[in-house]
Amino acid sequence: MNVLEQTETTLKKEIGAAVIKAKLAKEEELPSIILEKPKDKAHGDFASNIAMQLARIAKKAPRQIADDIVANLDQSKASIEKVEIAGPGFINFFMKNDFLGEIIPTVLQAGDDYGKTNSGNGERVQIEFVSVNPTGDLHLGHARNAAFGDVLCNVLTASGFEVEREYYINDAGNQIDNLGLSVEARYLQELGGNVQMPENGYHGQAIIDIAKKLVAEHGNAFVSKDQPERLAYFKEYGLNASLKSIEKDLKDFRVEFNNWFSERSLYKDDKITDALHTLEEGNHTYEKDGAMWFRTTELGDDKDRVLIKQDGSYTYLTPDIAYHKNKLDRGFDHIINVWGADHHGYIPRMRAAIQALGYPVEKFDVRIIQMVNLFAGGEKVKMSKRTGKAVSLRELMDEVGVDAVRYYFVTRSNDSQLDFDMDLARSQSNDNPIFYVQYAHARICTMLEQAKSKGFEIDGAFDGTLLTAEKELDLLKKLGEFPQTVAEAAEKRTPHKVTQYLYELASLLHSFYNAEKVLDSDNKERTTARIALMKAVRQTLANAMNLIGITAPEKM
RNA sequence: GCGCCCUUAGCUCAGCAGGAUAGAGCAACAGCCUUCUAAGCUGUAGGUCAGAGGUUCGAAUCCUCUAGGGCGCACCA
Repeated sequence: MNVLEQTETTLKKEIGAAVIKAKLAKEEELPSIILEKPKDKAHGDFASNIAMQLARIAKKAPRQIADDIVANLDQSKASIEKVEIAGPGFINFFMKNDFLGEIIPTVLQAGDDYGKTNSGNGERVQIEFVSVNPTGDLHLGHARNAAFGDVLCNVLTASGFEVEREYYINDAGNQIDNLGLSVEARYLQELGGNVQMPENGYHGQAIIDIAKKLVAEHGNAFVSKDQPERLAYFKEYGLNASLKSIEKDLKDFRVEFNNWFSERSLYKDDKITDALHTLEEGNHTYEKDGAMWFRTTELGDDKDRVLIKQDGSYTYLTPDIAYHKNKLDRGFDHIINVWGADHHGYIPRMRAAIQALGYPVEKFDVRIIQMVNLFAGGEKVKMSKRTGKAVSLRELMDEVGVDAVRYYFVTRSNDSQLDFDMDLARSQSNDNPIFYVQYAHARICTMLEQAKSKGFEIDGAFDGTLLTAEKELDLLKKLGEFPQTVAEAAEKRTPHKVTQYLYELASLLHSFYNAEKVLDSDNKERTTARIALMKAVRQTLANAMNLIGITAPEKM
């Protein structure tokens, strides 16, 4: 806990004590005391709405209550400079901010660990994300899923959760048969054959590339082979090639997994029949029209779902239930799935499955990533799965760069649709928001270089109480908020809060930079203190950028 | 028809476990480089927070309804 957090905690405690002392409420009636940081500085460093909250319990006017609280408050204990009562009954606290400088050593000592907390208490959380079918390339929408999932993992890890990142490979269903057929068609086309793509074929460039590779490696050897044999080979070949390409793309996008979970392994280990038995034993299934049904309507779904089709094969849902059973059997406290908006309708049946399997449904959490609209040249670019016409993650990385893509996606909330402006993301100018935060970091780095070459003390002892300028106090307070911000992002599963924070900190830095001079040979003492402040800001900027997975350049 | 998300400045979006005068970027306008990087800073202008009810001392935020937009609603995955 840093000084800012300590001060806040102390102040809350003292307010509570004052309420009791003034006999406004009994201990057990005391609402949880909330301190907000007012937007307007005229309202102090902290503000409490406790007087309004107590109005009903104490049966008094809020302003009267506020007076009573202030009269009973032990101001010596909480570094209070001044207290004011304002508006309908807010109590505004103006703090003696001379303690804020102590944040600097806290940051510098923690170093790369600054921002980490144990708010997650070591709870085990598994996050399954991306999980794209291995039938083609990752595109724009997947990139948003990957960026969100990855940063969420980072933020949870930093907040003391034990995180496992997993990718579910759909390597067993119909789509793999279609993949085999698609590869076959492309293969024969490569060799000059006049062959149509199959009905549900995959039209993306990735499949053509795979076919080309097949031709390069095997020539026309497969043309004369029996179709079943040829298809069996193409399926495996296509699957492996797709997976490799997906893994490579993700790795280059700085997204890595602890576990790649194969759907096939569920068949091999009889996990699917196990899961089906569990459902049957719970009387959640029935036979109708030659199929086996799952009574999800009893558990909140709007229609029952088929588990085993008339032809004896499973629907997509069935192995997925087994997969989720497997996840839960592994003992995680939370399993989080990151899905695209086009799959949100799938949530009720999965929730039903979790319950039917006998697990608490609260452990199951789905985060929906809304759609991305691509704009280029001021026009919306139509994407089509059927024709495979979409902007791939690879193109994005090549043209825009990993930093800009990640930053862009993680700046917005996951449940708003967003427009991705290719030209803006690609621009190497101040139009591109990524540079703003990176520039702040680079600025400090060169400042520190300057300090070194001009012979200023870089690592010396400093007096934090010399940092009294408004912009300095703003920076110090912001630094102190970082751990709470990260913890909040983890708890609420809102990684974009970290990006927001990063932007605000960068903004304060730029503002400070323009208002105050750091390296001042006429004021060595203050310069030393300001250098320390700059180091703490740089560290915090870097830590935030690290969580978001973007680079922190030392020069720009 | 049913379900899930969204609707906030001209544009793109924050803010939503209720709080005081609703924020940022871009675009517009006016300033700031002989001084640590101007990819920066400072200021001006711009809003019935889609609309209507309700809950509350207080609603962009919670509830209901309505209207727009997106996405789903398979014995596809």
